Amino acid sequence: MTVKVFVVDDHYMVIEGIRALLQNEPGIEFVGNATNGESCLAFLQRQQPDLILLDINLPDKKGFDLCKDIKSKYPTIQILGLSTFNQRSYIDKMMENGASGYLLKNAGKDELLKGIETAMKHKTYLSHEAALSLRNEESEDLPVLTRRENEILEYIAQGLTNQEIADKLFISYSTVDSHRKSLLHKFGAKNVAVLINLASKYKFI
Amino acid sequence: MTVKVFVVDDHYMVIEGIRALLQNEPGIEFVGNATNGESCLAFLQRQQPDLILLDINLPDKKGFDLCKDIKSKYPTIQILGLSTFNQRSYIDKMMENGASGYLLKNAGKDELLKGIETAMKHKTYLSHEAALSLRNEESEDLPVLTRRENEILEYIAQGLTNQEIADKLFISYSTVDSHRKSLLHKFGAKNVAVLINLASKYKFI
DNA sequence: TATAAAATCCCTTAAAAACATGATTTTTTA
DNA sequence: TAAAAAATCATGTTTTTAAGGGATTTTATA
Repeated sequence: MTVKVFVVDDHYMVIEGIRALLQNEPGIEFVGNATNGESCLAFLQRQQPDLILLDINLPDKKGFDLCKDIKSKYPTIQILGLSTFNQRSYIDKMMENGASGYLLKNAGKDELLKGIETAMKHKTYLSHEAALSLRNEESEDLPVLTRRENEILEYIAQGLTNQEIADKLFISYSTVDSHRKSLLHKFGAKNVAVLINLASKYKFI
Repeated sequence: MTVKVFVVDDHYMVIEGIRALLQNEPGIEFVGNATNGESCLAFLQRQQPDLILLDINLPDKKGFDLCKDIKSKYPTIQILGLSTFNQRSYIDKMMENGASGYLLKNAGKDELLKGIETAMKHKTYLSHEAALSLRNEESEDLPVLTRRENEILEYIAQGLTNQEIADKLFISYSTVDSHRKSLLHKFGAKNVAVLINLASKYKFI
């Protein structure tokens, strides 16, 4: 049986790269590609592939959300996340939203084929480096944020003050301040500038 | 005469994409690739291509700096910047450091060939979207920072206070504060959180 | 060489963040 | 169901930022 593969990525060169890598592979058929979420969903209405390679950074929609959408409408389609970042929070989010695994764009042909094969067996596949980053020191000492911390981090990045956040969430100033403190502490940041810099760098926001 | 093309990019899929696009193109030979600055320079010691497609985000070195290095050692090699961001400051930096142009990774075969052709004629080539972004409203209203503002923005992102920056630059607190104010104003940011968020998003830092 | 732009400096006030230190209540999970 | 983790709240102090309103000196550049 031939595995029908569809690619969603806004970079034409990456699409071409994957197409080239999958060309002449027995058992795999490249059935098409999309460069944004909208055209991806439009394609799926007409035709369903077996597996989608889905970039996380799409122009019109976050890859995470698209992943969720696809999985809810077409639960049998396997999805492999695709991105340049081997960031724990990225990998986690992708898996939470129903992906079967995660490939980095610097993955080679072997990994790509292995990933497709593994996903089609309904097992989880992670890129070598992505898998490493889950055990890696550098990633390991990246903070793990709670639901509330993530929420408040987002508001801080938007420029809201503690009081404004407190009003918005119907909690006291003190509580927001506590969360802010723990954010600074978890990131090892001495002030909000460093906090936002790191959070942005590591794609928390 | 055949144009020898070398690709430097840390994403294997992009390299494969370019290789696939250039395959069977008369007059163009894909002579190799590197995934980091070091191996790129090592390659150049043995062999010089006519043109290098150079990614801006490299693991060991900033693409900008590598561009400068290559140009100073091998002035006859043409360089085309390669990145996913069509950000004015990126394009500017690349050109300042001696690049002949700039290609986005969502460029198609036509643009790629056009870019190579144009660069080999010692003319400037910009990706369609990159060229647009130089005239685009969205990019146009992105701030243009002065030397000092850039410098101080960097220190703010590192977490230094006005006083610490003042000490470091041997200027007064007031001066730093003025620059900080103009940064906030130029970015339309109400506080440093928004400032750093935007600056990071648009690759100023 | 005018003119504009950039960099420099100063003062004041109010708001917000950062730091310290502690505690209670909910929720999760082993 | 205990223990751990998360979320909640409080009080007080010090430091830093933000906003407002100037002004002078360098440095580019038309």
